[in-house]
Amino acid sequence: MGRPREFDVDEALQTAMELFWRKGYEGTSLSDLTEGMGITRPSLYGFFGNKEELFLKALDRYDQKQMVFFREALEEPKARVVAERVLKGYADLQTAECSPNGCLGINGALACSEAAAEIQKCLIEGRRRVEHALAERFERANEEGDLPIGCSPTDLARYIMTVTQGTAVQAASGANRAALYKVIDMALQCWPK
Amino acid sequence: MGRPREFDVDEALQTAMELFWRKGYEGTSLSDLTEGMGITRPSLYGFFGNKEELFLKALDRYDQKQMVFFREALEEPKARVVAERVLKGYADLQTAECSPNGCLGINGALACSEAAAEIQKCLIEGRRRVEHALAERFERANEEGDLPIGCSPTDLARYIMTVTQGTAVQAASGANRAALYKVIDMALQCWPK
DNA sequence: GGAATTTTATACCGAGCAGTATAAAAACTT
DNA sequence: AAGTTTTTATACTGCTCGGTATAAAATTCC
Repeated sequence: MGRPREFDVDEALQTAMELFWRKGYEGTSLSDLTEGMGITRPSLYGFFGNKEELFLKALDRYDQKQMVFFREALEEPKARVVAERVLKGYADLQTAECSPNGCLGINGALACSEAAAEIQKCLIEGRRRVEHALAERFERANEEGDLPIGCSPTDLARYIMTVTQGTAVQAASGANRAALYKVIDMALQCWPK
Repeated sequence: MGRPREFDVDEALQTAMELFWRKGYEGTSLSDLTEGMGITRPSLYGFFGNKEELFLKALDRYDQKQMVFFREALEEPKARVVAERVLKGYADLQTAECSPNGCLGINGALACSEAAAEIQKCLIEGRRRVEHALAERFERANEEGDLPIGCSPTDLARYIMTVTQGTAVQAASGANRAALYKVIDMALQCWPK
């Protein structure tokens, strides 16, 4: 009962996610959000808490909707294919035409004021978690004899993540997908086929 | 003549640079700046123009003082050593204990509001210039037969820059120098010694 | 058709933002 | 010592920030 909602919560959250993705947490104002989402300020606070909670919800959506490729990549039987699919999946995400350039997890808050320190911490933790998941996958590969000899799984995971974070900066600077693919091909050359 | 200045311009600019480096352009307020620099608001405007001009002056200082390693690296006779010195020089810069983590050229404004669009553009242009300089160095190397066969100088330059930008994100997230060095060693494995 | 409930719309809050006007303080010039 | 010049200090501007109080609008229940 009560007055029916005049907007789609999922759609509004999608818009919020895209705004934060493009302008970062601090670069996106409440006016940007309410205007973009097509809702009023009290509605935003009623449904999403406050700006910080809205960002975390947007980040959660990003993880669930945009990071599917990552979880799929981890299931590849060969570690090299895992690495390639992770790198190319990130590059696709960072250069998709229908969404902002780069990564929300980096664009969101790389350097910021003290006011956004908590958000910054969450994003750093998120990147750490992804790197850890990749490292664990490479641990398994190592036990399976699926890694080049003398190759540390954790170092390899950090290397792969570093390259994706590099392509995120490149994408945020306007690099296109083809350029990133060339980078990825070079990055994978160290890995004997 | 006139009342003598009570602060050192160079020192104040250094502080401003470090603040922008740590908190980004938009994350650094004028109050942060005046407090950190130890000068009043009118002095800041009198000597440095406005916030935007101050940032550009800080960026210029960064280029002149912190990027020396890059210009020196370009003068190495062997391209592989150029690449290694560029990568390690950036890693050193990004993890120096006496200065903020990461790169001013990335932390400054990766994603931001429209108000900082001009600064963002300058930083993107700055990164493009660095990449171009490296590409030109590799062009020369290519003519000298100093590159692996079938290796595009521009692609190689983009690859190196992508890795340094990745380490910049890693450093901003708290990664230490040793970890970045391992990444760099892996990144250079694609390059036959 | 009220009454209760939920979501709107409008207007507002204090605080902090970048930037500035005004004048006092401290030097040099003559 | 008086006038000139430069740099300070204080206080202020208009504006935007994130967040909220209040009440009108639109539905369902009884």
